[in-house]
Amino acid sequence: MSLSTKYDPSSVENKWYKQWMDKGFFHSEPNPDKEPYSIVIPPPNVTGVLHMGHMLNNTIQDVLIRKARMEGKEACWVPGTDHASIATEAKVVRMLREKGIKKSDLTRDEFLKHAWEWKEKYGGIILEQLKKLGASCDWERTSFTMDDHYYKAVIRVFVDLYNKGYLYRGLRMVNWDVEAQTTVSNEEVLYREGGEKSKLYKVKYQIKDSDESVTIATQRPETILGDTAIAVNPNDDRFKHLIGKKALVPFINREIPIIGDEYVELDFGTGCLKVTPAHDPNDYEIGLRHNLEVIDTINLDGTLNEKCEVPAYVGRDRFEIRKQIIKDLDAAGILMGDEEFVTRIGRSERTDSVVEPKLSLQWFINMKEISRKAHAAVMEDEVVLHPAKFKNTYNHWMENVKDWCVSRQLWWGQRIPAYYYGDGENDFVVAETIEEAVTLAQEKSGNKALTINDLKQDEDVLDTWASSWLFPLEVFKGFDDKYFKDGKILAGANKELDYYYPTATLVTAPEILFFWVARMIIAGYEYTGKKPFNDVYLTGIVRDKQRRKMSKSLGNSPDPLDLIAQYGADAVRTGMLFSSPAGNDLLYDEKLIEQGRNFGNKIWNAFRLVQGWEVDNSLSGEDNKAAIAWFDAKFNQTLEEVEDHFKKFRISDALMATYKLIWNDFCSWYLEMIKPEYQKPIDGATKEVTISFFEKIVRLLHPFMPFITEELYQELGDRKGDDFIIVAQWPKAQSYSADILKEAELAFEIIGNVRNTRNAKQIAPKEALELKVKTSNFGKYNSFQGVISKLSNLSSFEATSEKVENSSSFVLKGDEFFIPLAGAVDMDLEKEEMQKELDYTKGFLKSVEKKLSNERFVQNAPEQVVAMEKKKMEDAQAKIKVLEASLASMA
RNA sequence: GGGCUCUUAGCUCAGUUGGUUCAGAGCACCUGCCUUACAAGCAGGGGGUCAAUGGUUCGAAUCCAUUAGGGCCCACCA
Repeated sequence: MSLSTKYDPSSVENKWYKQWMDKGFFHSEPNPDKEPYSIVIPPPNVTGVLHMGHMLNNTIQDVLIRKARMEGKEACWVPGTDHASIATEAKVVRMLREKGIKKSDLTRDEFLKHAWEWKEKYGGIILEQLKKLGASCDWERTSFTMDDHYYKAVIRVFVDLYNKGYLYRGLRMVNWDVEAQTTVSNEEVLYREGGEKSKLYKVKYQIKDSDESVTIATQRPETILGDTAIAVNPNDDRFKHLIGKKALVPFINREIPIIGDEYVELDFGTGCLKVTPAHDPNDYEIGLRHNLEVIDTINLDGTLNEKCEVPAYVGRDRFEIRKQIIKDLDAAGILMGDEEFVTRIGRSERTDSVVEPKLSLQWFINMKEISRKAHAAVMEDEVVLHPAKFKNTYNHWMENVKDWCVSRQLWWGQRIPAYYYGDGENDFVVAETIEEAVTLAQEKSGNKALTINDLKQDEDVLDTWASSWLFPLEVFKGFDDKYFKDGKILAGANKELDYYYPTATLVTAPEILFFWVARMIIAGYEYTGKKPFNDVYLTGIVRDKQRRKMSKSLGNSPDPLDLIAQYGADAVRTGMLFSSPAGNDLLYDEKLIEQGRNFGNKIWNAFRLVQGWEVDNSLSGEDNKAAIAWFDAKFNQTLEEVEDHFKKFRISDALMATYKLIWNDFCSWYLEMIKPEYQKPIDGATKEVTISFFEKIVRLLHPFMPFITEELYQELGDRKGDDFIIVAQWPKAQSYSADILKEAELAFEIIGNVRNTRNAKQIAPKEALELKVKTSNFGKYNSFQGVISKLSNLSSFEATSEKVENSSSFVLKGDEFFIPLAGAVDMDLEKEEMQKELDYTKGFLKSVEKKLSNERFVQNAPEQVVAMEKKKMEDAQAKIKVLEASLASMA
């Protein structure tokens, strides 16, 4: 058969993926005879689509899981999706709006119906896309963070944490997204790069019963009507006499105290700060310290309410009022000017609207105590972060861990299982079901007549991370009734969890180290006493060549599926991995994908060569012994390197080592060594061993390029039953001869020198050359003599006792080589080059001698190092001798 | 502002406890080749004061200090 010179992935990839699925190779069950190796996927947003970050992340996971599978481990990669409450809800709201439906017109149940429909329609598209990449997930285990069992687990944990005292309801300053009508976590608040232009307005406040006034500076004059104090620094000589007096709020003349607080900086603004505890986190803190009144003048939709006491302002948006109040202050003669300044303004990640600091009752998890073990686990390398530099970051975060606000004013998500039976601050109970809640409420209130109808469930849902932090536990149904008791998951009860947990490696982005990774570790220890994974591999961010983050809005992100269609999944996978050391950003360049494609093509053509060879069993194959012995050693040496790279999670390096083994060593050297002349046959033994080498290298490559390697594996042998590369055995490292590698190195150097001479003298490759060597031991070239002759196209390679006239020469390891040249040799040029080398070697010798004559070096340096220096000296001396003799004879 | 971290070839990066293999790899670049596996290729080649300065040492890309310039995390100024 004749095969195309170009490898065509499109016809191959779907075929093998389907067969792997049909054969059930991705599926895993606990198997006590095998060592488990499990990975849980960082669940992507259920309605998301694949982007370049996913490609990198999932390629790495697939590489790890495929290698483990080949190593005979029970490999289990659990896929899943995250309900991603705020992101998904935002999408659903947008979709409804486009249909002309407002969320506010819907009931909670109606909205959720739309949301579930949306999820059914678009959910899991991303998982289908991962299949194109070749991801060998156990699809039968696909989990969704709002599956029934998962939902229950999240609720169960909420109740459990409440009962353990880790969970509390508290008044806190939260970030309020006026448009989405929800709180957003600090992490979801973004600040524009370089800040935003704003104005600082100076406003005069009258001091009560006095002619004096103070001028404050504010960028939010619309909050003036919520002021409950003026603060000055107690050390500020300008103002400290005012402390204890009262000031009057402009327009409404409400009396507010003047207080002293170190928070106020002497040299910013006017040195006087208006304090509005309801609308600024710092002011709130000051308010707590000084027992200030809290006057909340802004509604949830961003309009002012009647508490501002100015009827004309009520019901109008805060930004509109800002403009209005500036005019009014100016008109009243108390606007003392303004100045431009650049400040950071928090904006909601989802809606880009300016976030409003707002006091509100929220649910919090007290993190200090519960996170203690998780903190220690990473510090003591119980859980190992790769690269290790993230340990510091982790430590810093854990030392300053803040309580976690877990409530969100959304509908899409697990609804908080708190039930209110009255208006009092403590008139609520927390329970997994409303029936239990009734019982609890009857007890707590002492009112036995309470029924379900008297209970009102909390309207809020839980933060997405409050469900995904249970992922490694709940994908194995850890919180099921059967296994969960007294706030712990029982050991020895859940076969799956006992087998697969702790999982092996987590592969994720550093940006969610705290949101997700740290919290999974916390939950792991809290509920099983064990870590959720042994290693955490943190990938970089995929950026474009200008180092810009890839994003939809910039339009600099290619569609991964287009790339796969164009280049094949294998090419995209290797392209992503060529340049992505752990923790370093990946600068995406389509050239890298091309390099991956070219690599596939290279292997494909190597296969075309080998499969085309006719066998002639009358041939001895004796000439190929050296080549075979050498490649065998080279393979084992490289395998050792690759294993070491994997152990250190240097995936790029593991790929590069494999790449070089295949391209340089196998194709450029080995195949060229054994390749018969055109249309000539090869001996059976050589072909057989070559095919076995080929099999070994495709096995080594399989985790990186699963499709082409399966195709070649199938072509290379007569495969029956379940004989697929995906479950073939990973090559085992064997001992190898370092000597033969050294011998080959020398042979390669000789070949390189001959080829170099050829290039320099413009001698065609077809033209055979003679090579003579002046040596005391020609025997050392014996084993590679044939290889040297073949690869440098020599008509003869033999020893000589004399210097050869009319030749080009070079010196290696004290032996002088001559290539007699037919035409006139430019002796001056030859001499010049030789002189150059002589001068260099003399300089080198001098530095080595200097080192060796330094007594302190000889005394202090390890013996080994000194011996090496001596050897260097001897080699250089020998070389100089040869060169000098040669030059002398030329003169 | 606090903490962490980085700066090595044109680009992206290796370089473990200072000493064989220390100045490397891939890509890019230059030269010559359509040589019947592969031009998505073959053969060869050039290229770096290891950010700067000072120190420790027999010896520094590697350890220390200072400086300059990046990056990340945290906290943030009304």
